[in-house]
Amino acid sequence: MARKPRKEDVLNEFRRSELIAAARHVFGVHGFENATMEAIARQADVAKGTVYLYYNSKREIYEAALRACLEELEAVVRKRVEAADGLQSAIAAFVASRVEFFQERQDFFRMYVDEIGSRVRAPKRPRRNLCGAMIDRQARILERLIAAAVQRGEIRNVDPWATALAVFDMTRGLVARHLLSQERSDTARDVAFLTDLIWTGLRPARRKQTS
Amino acid sequence: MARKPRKEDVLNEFRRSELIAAARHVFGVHGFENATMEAIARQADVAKGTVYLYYNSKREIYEAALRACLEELEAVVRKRVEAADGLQSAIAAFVASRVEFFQERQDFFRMYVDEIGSRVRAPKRPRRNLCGAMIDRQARILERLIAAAVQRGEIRNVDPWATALAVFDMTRGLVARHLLSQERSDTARDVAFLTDLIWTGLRPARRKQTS
Amino acid sequence: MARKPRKEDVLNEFRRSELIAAARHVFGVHGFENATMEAIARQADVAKGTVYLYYNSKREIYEAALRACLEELEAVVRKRVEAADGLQSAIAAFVASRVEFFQERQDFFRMYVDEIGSRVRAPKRPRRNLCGAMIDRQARILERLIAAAVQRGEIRNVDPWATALAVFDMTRGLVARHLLSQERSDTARDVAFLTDLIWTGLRPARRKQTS
Amino acid sequence: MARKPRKEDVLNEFRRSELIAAARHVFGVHGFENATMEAIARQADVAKGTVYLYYNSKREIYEAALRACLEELEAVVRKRVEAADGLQSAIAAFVASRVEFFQERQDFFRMYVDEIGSRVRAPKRPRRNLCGAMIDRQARILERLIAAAVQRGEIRNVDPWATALAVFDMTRGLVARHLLSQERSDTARDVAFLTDLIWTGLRPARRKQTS
DNA sequence: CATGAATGAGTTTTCATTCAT
DNA sequence: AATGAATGAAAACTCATTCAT
Repeated sequence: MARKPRKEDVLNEFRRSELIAAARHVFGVHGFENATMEAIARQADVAKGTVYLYYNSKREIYEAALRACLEELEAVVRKRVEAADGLQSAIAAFVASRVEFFQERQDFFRMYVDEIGSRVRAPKRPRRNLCGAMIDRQARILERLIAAAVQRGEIRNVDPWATALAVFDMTRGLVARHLLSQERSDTARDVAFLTDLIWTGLRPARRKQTS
Repeated sequence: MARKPRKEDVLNEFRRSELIAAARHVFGVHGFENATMEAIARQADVAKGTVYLYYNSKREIYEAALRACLEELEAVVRKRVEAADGLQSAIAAFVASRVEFFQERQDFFRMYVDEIGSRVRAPKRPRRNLCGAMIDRQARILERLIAAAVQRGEIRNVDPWATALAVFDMTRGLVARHLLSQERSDTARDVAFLTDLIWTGLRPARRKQTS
Repeated sequence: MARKPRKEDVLNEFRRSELIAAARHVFGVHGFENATMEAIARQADVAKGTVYLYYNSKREIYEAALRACLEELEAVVRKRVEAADGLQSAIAAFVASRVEFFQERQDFFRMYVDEIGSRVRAPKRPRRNLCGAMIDRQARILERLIAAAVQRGEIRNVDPWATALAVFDMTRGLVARHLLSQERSDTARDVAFLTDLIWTGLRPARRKQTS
Repeated sequence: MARKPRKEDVLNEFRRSELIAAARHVFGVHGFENATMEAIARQADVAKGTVYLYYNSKREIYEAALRACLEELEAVVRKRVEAADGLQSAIAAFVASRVEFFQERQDFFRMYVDEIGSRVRAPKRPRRNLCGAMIDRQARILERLIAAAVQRGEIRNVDPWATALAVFDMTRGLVARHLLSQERSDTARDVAFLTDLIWTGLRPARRKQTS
C-alpha cells in the first residue's frame, strides 16, 4: 500500500498535471505535428528541458495528455449514464454528457478527433492500442445499456454494439459541428433531436400492439 | 467549344492525375504533415522538382488530390441516390455508395478524415472553405431527400439538415471501422443495419394503428 | 574577308542581340544570382532551351551582355572625348557622356556596378579578366588625355593614372546617385560641378601670380 | 543603469560577435547570395541551427554584420577627423582612416561594396534604409567640415554635399583598387595624392591674379 | 532537479542545365 | 533549330532531443 505520499511525489504529480494541461492546450490548438515542445514548455512556464524530465518524448506527453482526458471523460459519462433511468434517458445522458464535456474542453476534443483520424491513417501502429482501447471502452458503456434494454424487451432486438457505435458517431459529429459554428447553437435542442431519432429507431416493433 | 485537345494537354492531364494518385496515397498513409514531397515524387516515379511543375506547393497538391476525389465521390453518390426509389432505398443508396467508394479508395478516406479533423482543429483557416463547401454539399444531397420525404408525408416531421448530418456521421464512422478492422466484415449487413435504424427512426408516427 | 554573310548568320546575330538585350534587362533588375534563365528566355520571347543554343551557361550570357554594353559605352565615350577641345572640355565630355549613357541604360549600370562589386569580392577569379580589362581601358582614355595635358603644360604635373581613376570613381558615384534618387536631379549642374572641381584641382600651379 | 551584466549575457554577446565575425568573412568572400548559413556556421565553429538562435534569418545576420562594422568605421573616422586641424588635414584624415580601416577588414569592405551595389540594383527595398542612413551619415561628417570651411572662407564656395560625395567616391575607389592589386601599393602616396587633388580643387579662387 | 544553449537530421522549394521530340 | 518537360543538387530554416552547468 502506498502510504504517506512523500512531498516529492506530490510535487512531481503537480508538475505532471501542469504539463498535461499545457500539452492539451498546445496540441489542441496546433495538432500533434505542428505543436512544439517549446510551446508546451512555455505554456507550462518551465524550460524546454524540464518537460523531458517528466516525459520521454513528444509522443509520450501527447499520449499522457490524451489519456488523462479520456479517463475524465469516461468517468463523467459513466456517472451520468448510471444516474439515468431507462434507456431513453441513458442515451440522452450519454450524448449530453459528452457534448458538455467536450464543450468545456475544446482543446481536448481537437486532440481526440486528431487521434481518431490518425488511427484511421495508420491502423497498425502499436502505440495506438492503449488509446484505442480507452475509446472503445466508452462505446462499451452504451453497448451494455442497449444490450440490457434488448434483454428486458424495452427496445427491439438490435445489435447492441453496432447501435452503440452509431450513437457514438453521431455524438462526435454533433460536437464537431458545435465547435465549428461560432454561433453558440442550441445544444439542448440538438441533443434532444439525436436522442429522439435514436429512441424512435429503437422502439419495439409495432406488432399487434393492441392485441 | 474546346476542340482538339492537343497532345501536350493530354500528357499534361495524364501527369497531373498520376501525381494526384501518388499524392492521395502518400497523404493517405502519412497525413499532411508527415507526407514528404520526396515520397510523392517517388511514388509517382518522377523527380522531386517535377511535382512543382504541376503544383506550386505541398498544400496545393494536397488540396487538388482532396478535391478530385471529393468530386468523384459526390458524382457517384448522387447517381446512386437518384436511381433510388423512395427515401428508405435512397438512404440505403447513400450509405452503401459511400461505404463502397471509400472501401475502394482507402487512401482517400484517410485524407478525408484528416481534413475533417483539421477543420475542427483550425476552423478559421480560409483555405478550408472550398473543401468544406464540397463536404457540405454531400450532406445537402441527403437533406433535400429528407425534406421532400417530410413534405409528402413519407416520414415524420424531422429537421432535414440535422437528420442528414446524423446519417452522414454514422456513415463515416462505419467506413472508419471497416478500414480499421482488417477482417473484411460484412458490409452489406452493416449498411442494412444503419439504414434500418434510421428508417425506423423516421417512420411516420403511428396513428390510430388499430383502426 | 568575310564576304556575303549568309542568311543564317544574320538570323543568328539577330537572336544573339535579342538575347543580350533580354539578359541585360533581367540581370539589371535582379542581379546575377537572382536572375533566372527562365526570365531571360521569357523576356526574349523564346523557350528556355533556346538560350542554351546561343550561350553555354548563365555566366556566359551574363558576360556577353556586359561586354556588349561595355563596348558601346567605350565607343560613345571615346567619340565624345575626341571631339573635345582641351582637357577641361574633354573631362566634361567624359563625365557627361558616361552619365548620359548610363541614364539611358539603367539596367546596364546595375550590371556594371555589380560586376565591379564582385571583382572586389573575388579578385582572382579568372573570368573577370576580360571585363576587367575593358573597364580599365575606359580609364585609359582619360589617362592618355591627362598625360598629354601634363606634357604640354596645360595642367600641373599629376599622376595621370591616379587622376584618371579619381575622375572615374567620382563619375560612377554620380551616376549611382542619379539612379537612386527618384527625383530627376539636375544632371548638367552635377556634371559641371565635377568638371570644375577636377579642373580646379589640376590647373597649373600659380606661378608668379603677382607678376 | 544596467549594472552587473550576468554571465549569460556576456556569453551571449561573445557568441554574437563570433557569429558576426564569421558572417563578415563568409559574406565578404561570397557575397550575400552565394554565402550559405552552413558556411557561416562552420566558420564560427557551431552547428547550423545555432546561428538561428542568435539571428532569425540570413538577412538578419547579414545586416547585423554590416551594421556592426559601419558603426566601428564611423567612430574611427569621426575620431580621426576631429583630431585634424584645418580642412586639408581633415580630408587627409578622412581618406586615410577609411583606407586603413578597410585595409584591416577587407571582408567588411567587400560587404560594403556589395551593399552599395545592391542599393543601386533595388533602390526601393525598404530594408536598405537603415544601412543607407548609416552610409549617408559618414558622408555627412565630411559635408559639415566642408560647409564650415566655406563659411570661414578657408575654401572657395562649393556645394558641400556634392563635394563630400566626390571625396567619398574617390576614397572608395582607392580602397577597392588597393584590395584588388595584390602588390601592397603605397597607401600613403595615394592618400596624399587624393588629398592634394581635392585640396587644390577647393582652394580659394586666386584673387587679384592679374595685379 | 531545472535550465536552455547546442545540435543536426529532415523538409520544402528553386533553378541551371539537359535532352527527347 | 527550337522547345519545354524533367532532373536533382543545393540552400534556408525548424525543432525534437541532449547535456553541461
